[in-house]
Amino acid sequence: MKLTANKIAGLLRQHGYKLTPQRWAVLNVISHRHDHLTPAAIYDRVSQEHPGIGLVTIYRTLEVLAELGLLCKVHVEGGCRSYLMRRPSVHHHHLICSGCGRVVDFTDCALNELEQRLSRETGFEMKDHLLELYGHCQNCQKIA
Amino acid sequence: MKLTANKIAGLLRQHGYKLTPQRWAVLNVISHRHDHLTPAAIYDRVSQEHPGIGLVTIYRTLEVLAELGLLCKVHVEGGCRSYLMRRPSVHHHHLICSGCGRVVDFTDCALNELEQRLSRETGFEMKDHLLELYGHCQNCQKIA
DNA sequence: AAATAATTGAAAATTATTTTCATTTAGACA
DNA sequence: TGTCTAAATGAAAATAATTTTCAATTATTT
Repeated sequence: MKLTANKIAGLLRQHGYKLTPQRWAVLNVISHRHDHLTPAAIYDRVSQEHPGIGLVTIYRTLEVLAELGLLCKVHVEGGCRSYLMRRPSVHHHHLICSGCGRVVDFTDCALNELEQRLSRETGFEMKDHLLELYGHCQNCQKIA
Repeated sequence: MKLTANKIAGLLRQHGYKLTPQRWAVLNVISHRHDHLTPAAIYDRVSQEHPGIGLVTIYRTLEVLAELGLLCKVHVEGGCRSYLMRRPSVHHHHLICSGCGRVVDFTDCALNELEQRLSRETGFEMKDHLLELYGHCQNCQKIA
């Protein structure tokens, strides 16, 4: 189920995007991690392999990859922008370690029933939801 | 259960804060609304009653009021900062109309079971969660 | 009424992100 | 393979949101 390099390449081309070394470098950094990263953090890491890349390019690349559904955004307290490779292709949510940023995906959010009840009670037509769980992973429990 | 002016005044003083006209003006705007407002929106409204107030003061007041637990933050897409008078004193969440910003509070988030299961499966120690539901209120359904 | 610590507003500073624009380049095609 | 063109890049400037600094003001305590 994992996205191969070829599939990503094809997906970009299908949408009229080019496959640049800079985009590969960004994908390369993000896809090997299980934690969420801000644009600035991605920039730092990509710069090591690809010095001279501009932070603007990171922003633009993240926008494109998110548009293609390859990335997930994570909210977390404070700043709102942090990204992560999208792993499940279906609707899912994130369990996030507040210590190290590691993210575990889960797919059953158990909100249907709640949404139906609230819809009945309030007359709202439900559209979407934002759900993130926070905790400490086993490793960070030891440290703390 | 509603917070009276006196209670708010006492709460501020207990924490060494002063009761200024500017703070009253901000509270006055927020407490009469059922939708969430950004600092800039609050500034606009407060300015009408209290011209000459600085946007900085809005930011500082919101920080103080949030620290005292009188306000809730709402996340919503895009910008991360939007505030709302805190109504239930207990743990609760928000159902938000994407049309008009109206917010309905609900207290049973039904996540305990999910959290327990994920904790068992992943070894994470659960700490907190972020949950917001989005939809359209009855009024906004008519309009759209 | 005086003393004092907190608060205010203006302006400057910071941070995050976006826009502009001239230059370069990936991919299509001759 | 070389040429062409639209897309992408990077530098710099622009924008937006928020925070800091600081001198002047004011709410509360005494």
